[in-house]
Amino acid sequence: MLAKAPKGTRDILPDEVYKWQYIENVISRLCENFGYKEIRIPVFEYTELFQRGVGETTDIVQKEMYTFLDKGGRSLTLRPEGTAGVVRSYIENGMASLVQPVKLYYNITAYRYENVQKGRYREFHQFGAEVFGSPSYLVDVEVISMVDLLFKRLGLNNIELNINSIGCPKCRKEYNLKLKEFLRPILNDLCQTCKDRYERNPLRILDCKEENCKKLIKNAPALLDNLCDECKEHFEGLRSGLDNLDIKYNIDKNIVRGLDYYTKTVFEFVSVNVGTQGTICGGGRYDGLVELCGGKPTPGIGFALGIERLLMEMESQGINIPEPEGVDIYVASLGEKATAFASKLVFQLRSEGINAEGDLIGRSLKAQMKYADKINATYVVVIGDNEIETNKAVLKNMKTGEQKDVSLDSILTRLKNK
RNA sequence: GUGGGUGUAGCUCAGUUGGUUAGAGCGCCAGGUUGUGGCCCUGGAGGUCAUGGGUUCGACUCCCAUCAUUCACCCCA
Repeated sequence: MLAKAPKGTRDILPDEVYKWQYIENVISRLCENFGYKEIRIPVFEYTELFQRGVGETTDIVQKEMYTFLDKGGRSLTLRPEGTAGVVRSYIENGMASLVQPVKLYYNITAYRYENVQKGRYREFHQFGAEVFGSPSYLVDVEVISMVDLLFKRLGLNNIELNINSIGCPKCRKEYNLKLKEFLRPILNDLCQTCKDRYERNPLRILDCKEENCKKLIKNAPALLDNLCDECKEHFEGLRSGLDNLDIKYNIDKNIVRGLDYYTKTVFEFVSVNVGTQGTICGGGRYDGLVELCGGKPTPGIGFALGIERLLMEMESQGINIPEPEGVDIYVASLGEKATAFASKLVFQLRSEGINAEGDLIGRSLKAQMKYADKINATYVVVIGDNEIETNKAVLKNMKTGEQKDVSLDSILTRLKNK
């Protein structure tokens, strides 16, 4: 156990870290284009924040949180998602008095105690964005278009967008009555989980994966068909907004999302070449959340995108991520004097912003050449006692194999110009 | 929480009906004369065969348990 990463965690090794950096760069440029500012929030928060913000009835709160007491007896929880923390920060830092709307994004790790499987880890990475202060469907459109553009920029195809509306407290209340009326006669035939949900959150019964339940609820009234005028208008606005930007979508009346805070628009981006964890990105509007967390009534909307799943999808679509530049120059040296000279030259090159390396373990020239080859050096400079004496060094082009003499004095300027 | 698969070198895997010093490829290190990489050749380092029990004259091989890992269900990113 000593040299073992905890279950559900993993190292991102030097070999693959460039892929993450690449995606992070694309994301930050994207967010800049859309006018979103980065926010960095703590890894843990007071437990109540998630209980309230994510919702007591959710699986996340009921069984997946990493909760612990600190030495002061406070109950803290490793963030299982990003929205709650951002909402807390919005309220705590008085962002209501910033220019509206407030548009934020984050790149975080999140933690959920679940059984591990493909595309699902206990520590995972999310890119997310949140917008506060506008109830307009225009924000819904903007946020969705941002994810859509991200996929385009990364070269991804076959990602489907599914949207739905789950209404506001007003229409949901009426709808819940209607739904419960429909469910009452079949309640005894539903699975235990659904029975439990009947009182607490009947909406989620629609999301049940049990074959039997699915069959029984097939003709249940859909929330989408029972929206109040305001929500209906909002949804229509979203649709025309997406059409306007030429973004294709499906309406999926069954998207409910497992988090309690959503209102009106909910959406997800799903990989078509399935994979069981096909949901790459999920999000929606949460107009009541800020108030629920103790702020003034403030409309909000956001999404979270799983980086591991994104990478999986890119890999399965054979998308090539450019590898970083290697070493420009390897300085090989033989003998003490030459090594001292080489060491200084390497440092001077580095100071000029050139990627340079030299021998660090006293290897033979042959071994140094092999090493230079392995690290993909473009040039090698060979410096030995001869060179020190004659004031000349050999400069070798590793791609073509050709080499020529250069004077030791001019070597720095020559290399700078390579 | 529930169910299935898998645990042999850093990595990918062989390992005969249980039989004595456990193998290969890749990778790593060193050499193939006197100062030059890629190809090739040679050598070397590296394994408590996941762990603990059991069966047996004898277990990497069979049985049980534990742990780890992976896939799936629930749910989600």
